[in-house]
Amino acid sequence: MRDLDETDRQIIRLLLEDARRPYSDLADRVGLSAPAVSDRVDRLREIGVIRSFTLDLDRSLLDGGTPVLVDLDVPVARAGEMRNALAELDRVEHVFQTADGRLLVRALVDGDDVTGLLADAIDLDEIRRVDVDLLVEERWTPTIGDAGLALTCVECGNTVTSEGESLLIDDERYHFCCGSCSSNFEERFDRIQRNA
Amino acid sequence: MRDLDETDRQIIRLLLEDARRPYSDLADRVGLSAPAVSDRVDRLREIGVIRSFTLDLDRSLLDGGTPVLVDLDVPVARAGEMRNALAELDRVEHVFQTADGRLLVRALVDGDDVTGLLADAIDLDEIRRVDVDLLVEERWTPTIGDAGLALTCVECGNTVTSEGESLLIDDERYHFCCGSCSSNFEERFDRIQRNA
DNA sequence: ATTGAAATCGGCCTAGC
DNA sequence: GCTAGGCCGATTTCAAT
Repeated sequence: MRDLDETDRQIIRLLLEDARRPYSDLADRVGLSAPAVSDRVDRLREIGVIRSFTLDLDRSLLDGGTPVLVDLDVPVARAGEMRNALAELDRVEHVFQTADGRLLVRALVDGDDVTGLLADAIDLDEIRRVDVDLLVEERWTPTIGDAGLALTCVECGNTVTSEGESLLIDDERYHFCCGSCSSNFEERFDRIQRNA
Repeated sequence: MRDLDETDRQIIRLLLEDARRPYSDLADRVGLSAPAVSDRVDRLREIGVIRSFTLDLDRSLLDGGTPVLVDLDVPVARAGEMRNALAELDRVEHVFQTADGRLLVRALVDGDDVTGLLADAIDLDEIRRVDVDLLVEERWTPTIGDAGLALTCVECGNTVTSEGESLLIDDERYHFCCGSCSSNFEERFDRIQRNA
């Protein structure tokens, strides 16, 4: 697996500005042909750097509820699962999970019923602390700087280098440092799935 | 200015899922022609509900620094200005500002030099409290539910209804409840600009 | 209906074994 | 010298306006 080069980063920067930009336009700007750009974009999606093409909406113009920031302390061991459950809620737009079991949730609430919102996704008994703040403004300014790829082998934990590969299983992508890690993981996965 | 109808919301939902979806595909799904969809998307951009087409990136695959969440208490009166200054920084992706003068900043830092990062944008003496947490995961799941437009006339503060209009001045869009508010604002703006 | 963009395919070039 | 990967150009099909 190749690392990101400056052309990949340029393509990402241009698409962050306008994700509908034609490939031919990208091609002119980065000095490649349109099919070459298309190949690179496909690859960026394959490895998962580009999760999706989407919209930046101005939520201050929409009347869907009161925007709040909910700050939760939860058990560290349960934080990942709770983060996912919260992210699934329609009224939750962002969830940030910190290393020490804090979840920051950007959500829309009706009236002031934050508890009702949270109860739809998680068990309130597991929450150690809740703070709710009214949001008055939010800014989003995505950049990528000069970042390269930083993948960790899900089988052995090593850093994934140019020899690495990746697998797509059930809509989740898994990265491996080598073919043997990849096949070990796949075998184990198949075994577990047969037993289930 | 017309409010959002269910077709607008459907178009937005589909574009949130995949902003590169062809208009003809959208057209099939919402039961309109492609040009009609194109007109609606233009309108949604005009009024500012769609700020831009962009990418959802998986930052956990990129190595541009350590992702942290910085939690600041600042003087309420200075919060807006400080929020903007922080958002300008290359390494800052999100800034959330709460009603009580708290700023939550998602940033990338080198090593652990958070202070250095903040000092580039704001005066550290104005900060009343700083907490820094390591981020381990973040989810972005934009939705719009069944929201309509919620615009406030910048001239008189009334709610903008179907009679409203809007102006684009210096890349900023201003909404008005009626033609007279719009022209009052424009005249005042011109006067101020001539004097400057 | 015209103009323009996306996808596809065969072939070329280069790097690495 | 052979293979694999990346890119190009032409073509055809489909989309934007």
